[in-house]
Amino acid sequence: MNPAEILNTHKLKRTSCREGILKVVMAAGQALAENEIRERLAGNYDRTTFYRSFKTLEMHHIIHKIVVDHQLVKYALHNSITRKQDHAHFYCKDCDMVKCLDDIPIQKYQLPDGFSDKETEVIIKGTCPTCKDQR
Amino acid sequence: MNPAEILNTHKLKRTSCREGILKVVMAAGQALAENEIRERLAGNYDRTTFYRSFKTLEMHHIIHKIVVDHQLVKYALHNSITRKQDHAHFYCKDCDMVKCLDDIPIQKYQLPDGFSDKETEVIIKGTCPTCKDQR
DNA sequence: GTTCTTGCAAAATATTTGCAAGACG
DNA sequence: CGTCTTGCAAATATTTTGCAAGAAC
Repeated sequence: MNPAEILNTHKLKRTSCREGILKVVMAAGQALAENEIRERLAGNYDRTTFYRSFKTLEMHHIIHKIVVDHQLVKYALHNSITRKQDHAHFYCKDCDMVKCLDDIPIQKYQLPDGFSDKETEVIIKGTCPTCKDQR
Repeated sequence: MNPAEILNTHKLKRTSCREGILKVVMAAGQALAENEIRERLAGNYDRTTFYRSFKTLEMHHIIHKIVVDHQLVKYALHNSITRKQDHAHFYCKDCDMVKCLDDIPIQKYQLPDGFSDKETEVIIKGTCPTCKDQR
């Protein structure tokens, strides 16, 4: 599915900003922050527009938000698009890269009585291969 | 160990702000945000001072920072103080409560070649018993 | 007394909101 | 053409920094 098809499927208007975000996110081999997406995009969109687009795409489960820290939020394609299972994320402390570990499924945690769960976020923090080699 | 002893052990000065933060965090049955800690503290400290204290306590592995979302960061005692294992955290979407699930250990994830891990954060999002009952 | 910590003012950052103009279907 | 989206300006909120005064040891 390409960006346009995805938007159509979800009955969202095909705007160049949304298509651009999806194209960039799909091409990247990693999760991207708002500024990283903006840099890679030809069009010069307002940040407000980006944030609203992210919210819309997130609500429709097209992209997924990964919160690493207060000032480090990244976005990647949602499982419903990649057709992968729920997975863990890797965060490199050296280069701030965030990557979906598509092949690492998340264990089903057994909650205490009374708690009901919806989603589980797993972020493994460490050093990525690229940064490790540079030591 | 009480707050004063903890600070002494780490060769940190015993200031009333640090002791106060530790007392509040130790008494709470859940993780607390900066504003929640400030509300529960008698002394009227500057927010700057709080943030600097958090950073210091975190660097010394006395407290642990749990980032739920861009504008929702909470703090709880670190494992080195509670003497518990690494554990998952629960976040209630209804009341914004964050709780350490001390008895739920974190699975050891097998990373792809080249990745080295240091810490793993697990946040399970759902509804807590209290909020569930109120439906 | 030296060093580390605090408070105040001000800045940096990310994100959100209101509203009129503009684009999509 | 009606509805949803964008851009601009301005507001929120959290967190950070510089620096002089104050507290800890």
